[in-house]
Amino acid sequence: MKLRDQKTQLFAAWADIARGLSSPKRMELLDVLAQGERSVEALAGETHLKMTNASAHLLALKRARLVETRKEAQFVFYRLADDGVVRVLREIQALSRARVRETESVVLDYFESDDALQPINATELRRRMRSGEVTLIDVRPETEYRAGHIAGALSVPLEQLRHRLRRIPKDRPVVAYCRGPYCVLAVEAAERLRRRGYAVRRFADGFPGWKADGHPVRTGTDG
Amino acid sequence: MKLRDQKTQLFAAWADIARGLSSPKRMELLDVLAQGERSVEALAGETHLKMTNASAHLLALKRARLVETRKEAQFVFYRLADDGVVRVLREIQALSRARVRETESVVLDYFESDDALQPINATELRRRMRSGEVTLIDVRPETEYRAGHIAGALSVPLEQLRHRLRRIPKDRPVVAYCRGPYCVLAVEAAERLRRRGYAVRRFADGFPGWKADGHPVRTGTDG
DNA sequence: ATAGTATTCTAATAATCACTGGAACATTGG
DNA sequence: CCAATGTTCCAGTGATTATTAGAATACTAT
Repeated sequence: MKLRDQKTQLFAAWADIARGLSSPKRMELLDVLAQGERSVEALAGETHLKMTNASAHLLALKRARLVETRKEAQFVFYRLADDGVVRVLREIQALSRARVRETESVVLDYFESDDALQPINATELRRRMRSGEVTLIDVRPETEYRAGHIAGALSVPLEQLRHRLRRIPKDRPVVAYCRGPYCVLAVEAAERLRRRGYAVRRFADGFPGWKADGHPVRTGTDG
Repeated sequence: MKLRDQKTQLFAAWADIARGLSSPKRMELLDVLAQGERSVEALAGETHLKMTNASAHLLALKRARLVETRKEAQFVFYRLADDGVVRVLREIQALSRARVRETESVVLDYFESDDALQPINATELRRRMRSGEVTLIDVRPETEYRAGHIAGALSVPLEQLRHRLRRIPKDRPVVAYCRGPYCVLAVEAAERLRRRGYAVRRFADGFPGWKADGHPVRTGTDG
């Protein structure tokens, strides 16, 4: 067994991973799965795919070992196989951003207009959480919060922001997060809170990024 | 222009990058290019591809904007378009390693047998370099050293190790690096030096990893 | 058992991809 | 200008891929 053959095997293994990612639909599926496990039906719905096609793509992801499954009753629940999947996606997205910078993009402008107002990174967020200087709010739907959230975050779904203002102290800065850098929920929440006089920053990585870096997470209903 | 359409475009852009990586041959080409720019002919030679096929793969990489070109005389020199490419590859490789762990692999065992003897990471290496506690040696062929190396490293090509022992002080620990985690040169160099009584550690990321993280690099003949 | 539902499998289509050999193009050195 | 060389383009082949509809499978609930 020559060393070159061994390396050829390595290259093939790496390419298999990339091949699993090489379709826009599968990217979208993984983007959803980064929030937590989902049934095939739910995934097909959220990504506007026909069931059979969604199933085929999911099996492709499984073949590439990017996702794993769990069966419960009639349902098959898919989940990401490893936090490393999110880290790969993050690097691809960063590279894509650098590439697209030149051509300009409405989406990127939108998200960066918010980031211009002081984004916050994981390290700083964690430090400020420890010293109790900030209120961290998770503005995703409550089901996603329950499936997994940043330890110490308060669940404040965007639709219920109005009704939960009382729980958010006005004298402390607020940090809002949602699904990730390309999710609009936290941007929207930040704008609304600012209009009401809060000092708000956005944690752009969102829940998946936080988890992928091994920071503490919780599940269930309470912070 | 709906937001969903915009996100669809993002997914497509991400998938394009992954598609560029989705072939073992292209992985190999990128692995070589991480060492520095190369002509098509050189790349075809190093990867055992026919010229026309190598050219086709390189054009695919260019379409995916993973590489860029420069023309000089008859030659077209390809190079990586961005340090981000190396970062993506590194995450894919890390994910692959986690995946393969279960099945066992001769290659991985080989490299990890060396790492078991105290690998060193970039942060620690940099600190020790600053305080002058270590001798850092680059054991790649001298042409690659000249094309780019870690600032402060001494060029000690593996084939000439024997003749350059005099320049390596025996009373200080030595750190050896080469092309990256799957390159045999540093492992081999470490073994030989240990047999001669040196205290040696390996910097597994190699030159590409160091550069991708934005650490200081130099070009030319001198450390 | 039976009907219902979620998921996967099968078959068929159109599209794309990898590889090869030969032709075409561009540049250099006589 | 001519010959040589590096690179890309083109055409053809066989192999995968995405997508769809319909059939088959697996499990639940009654």
